Amino acid sequence: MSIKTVSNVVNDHPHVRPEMRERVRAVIDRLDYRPNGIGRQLRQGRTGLVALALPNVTYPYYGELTSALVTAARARGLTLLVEQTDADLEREREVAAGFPVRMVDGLVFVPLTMGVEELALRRDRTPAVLIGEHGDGSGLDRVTIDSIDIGTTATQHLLDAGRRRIAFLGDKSAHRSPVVAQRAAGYRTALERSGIEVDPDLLWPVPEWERRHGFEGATELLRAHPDVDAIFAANDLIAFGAMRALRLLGRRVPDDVAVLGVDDVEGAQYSAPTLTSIALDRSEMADLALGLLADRLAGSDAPPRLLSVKGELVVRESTGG
Amino acid sequence: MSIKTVSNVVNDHPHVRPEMRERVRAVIDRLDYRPNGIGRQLRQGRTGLVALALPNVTYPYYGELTSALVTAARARGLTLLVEQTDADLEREREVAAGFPVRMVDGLVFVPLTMGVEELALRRDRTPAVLIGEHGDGSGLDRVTIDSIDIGTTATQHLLDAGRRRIAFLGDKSAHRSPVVAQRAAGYRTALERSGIEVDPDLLWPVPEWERRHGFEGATELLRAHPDVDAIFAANDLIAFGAMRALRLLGRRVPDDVAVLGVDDVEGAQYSAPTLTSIALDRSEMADLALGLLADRLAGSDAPPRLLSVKGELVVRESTGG
DNA sequence: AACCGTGATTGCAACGTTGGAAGGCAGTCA
DNA sequence: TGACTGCCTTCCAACGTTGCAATCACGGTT
Repeated sequence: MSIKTVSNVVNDHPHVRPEMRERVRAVIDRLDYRPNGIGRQLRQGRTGLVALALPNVTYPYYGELTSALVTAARARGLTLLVEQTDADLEREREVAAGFPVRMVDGLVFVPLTMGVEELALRRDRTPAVLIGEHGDGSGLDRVTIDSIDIGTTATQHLLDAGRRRIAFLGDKSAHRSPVVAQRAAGYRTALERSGIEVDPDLLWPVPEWERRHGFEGATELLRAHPDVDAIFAANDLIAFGAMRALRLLGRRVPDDVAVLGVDDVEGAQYSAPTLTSIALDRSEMADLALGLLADRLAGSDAPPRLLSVKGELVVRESTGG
Repeated sequence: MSIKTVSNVVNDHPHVRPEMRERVRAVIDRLDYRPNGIGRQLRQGRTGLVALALPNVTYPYYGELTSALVTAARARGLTLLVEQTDADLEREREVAAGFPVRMVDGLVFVPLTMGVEELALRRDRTPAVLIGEHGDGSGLDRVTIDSIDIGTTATQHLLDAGRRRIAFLGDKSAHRSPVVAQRAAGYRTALERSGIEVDPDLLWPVPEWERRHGFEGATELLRAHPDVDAIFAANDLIAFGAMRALRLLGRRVPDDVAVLGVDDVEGAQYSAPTLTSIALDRSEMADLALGLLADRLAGSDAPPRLLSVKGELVVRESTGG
């Protein structure tokens, strides 16, 4: 029998006599033949691979996002390939330039340090979707988070709980990151709306959004401003670090200082005290991102689209809930 | 100029006149030409892709392992492709059979429910490495963890802290998992060595090794056995869940009940109280696994190798450290 | 001037697959 | 019996690359 007939059987081509079909199947089974993906993909011009490039899978938020993307990709017959940038500019540039492999159909990208202007200059033509807070001008499809809204919601919740000296822990002076800018902007808005003057000293910077820096940041913050009665942490990891710091400083949470995070990471339900946070629907984000990508893979050349996901406040013990 | 000359330039072939090299480069740049990975890989018979199949990236332990593998793979010029099985037997079988894509050079596999006998029957010929505790007989290279040792170390530490009613939280009756068997065996050994009778009631089962089940398991455990003065949790997630349960039950950790986990997940340093755990070096494991795989990719047909990683006790607050 | 050697360039084939067209075969109809 | 039809199978080419062999240009040698 010919090679092509085997191909026809494998691909369920209509015109194959059942008898022949059986015969081929038998031989395939006997020889343990596996159709070679590379050959197939070379012929078809697509691989079914999608690259995901994000800072680091160990951060719970990114881990959960990765997991959601793997699942969403699977549902669409795609497979995810993971690359970590560690938020390093050079690595992000490599990704934008086409790294890791020249064989993916699309890219889901979570850049942290690279600016939109630079992204716009990307010459690689594989379709890409950005996830996160990035300004206009990249020319790419995006799934974004309404971080201003997150900032106001968070701050308002703390105000409603009667707090007045609310610090924002997680300012990043180093990167001119839009995420930070937005969350901080929301924080400002909420305070001003309540007629409370924004104390710039309470916008406290941390080098990275990790537990360790939340810990150190909170320690310094409370040394400098012992009257702080609430911490709005830029993400849950910072909040966890801050809560540990408060414990060591002998401040009770939420009695003395309320703490609130963002992301609603799995662990937020099990910390002591449990952490009030703003939940972001990772599955939804993953689904939206792959939807945008799928449209591009199908050949869409519509102008770049922007989909936004809202955060939802989940009240727990750390703010007195 | 010919296609082949372009190929020569791209691949830094020695005999190309500098002038020609420049000319080609210029054109490449102007046309934004990117060598097509699929064609190249078809020619060379390898893709540089390695599949990683594990239960779920959201579990901190697996997330950290994934991260380490991504990094280790990168260091070897390989790219990792991630697939989640959710510890589902059917999904694990698909992976063993060659899913997700027929185009990876190797597989790093963390099966939870599939038995070694079945793995031995795997017909797919792509080299595979197992990570985790699995018995002999799979015929595959393995990176394993000395879980018996972990069990004794953990239990001994609790004994040294003066505890006598030590429960093992994380027994899995459902799966006849070797991990559990080994950690439980170590637990038994340590108790017997100290002349303490093993109370089978204190081997407490949980359906999955997640925070939630640690919480529920500990709640039930302490209702049934209020005299328990220490919990050896099968992993950190269970321990976190257990600590929350203890808090709600009004038991102080470590004063009333000591808690100890396994994995030394990042969050163990920030829980309240911080969690004593047994650290497993993820980077080392990743490196060993990819080393084994690399040997196979290089053509080695040596008999299956077994590399073992030891756990290291890290004492923190939850056991009175 | 014919020859040689070296380095630079090109041509050919093959990797494994599949779309499309062509070929073969049996059964049907005139 | 010959033409036609419809189903099944086979053949050819192409996807983009690179190893190998062949070709070509050119300066140096005899």
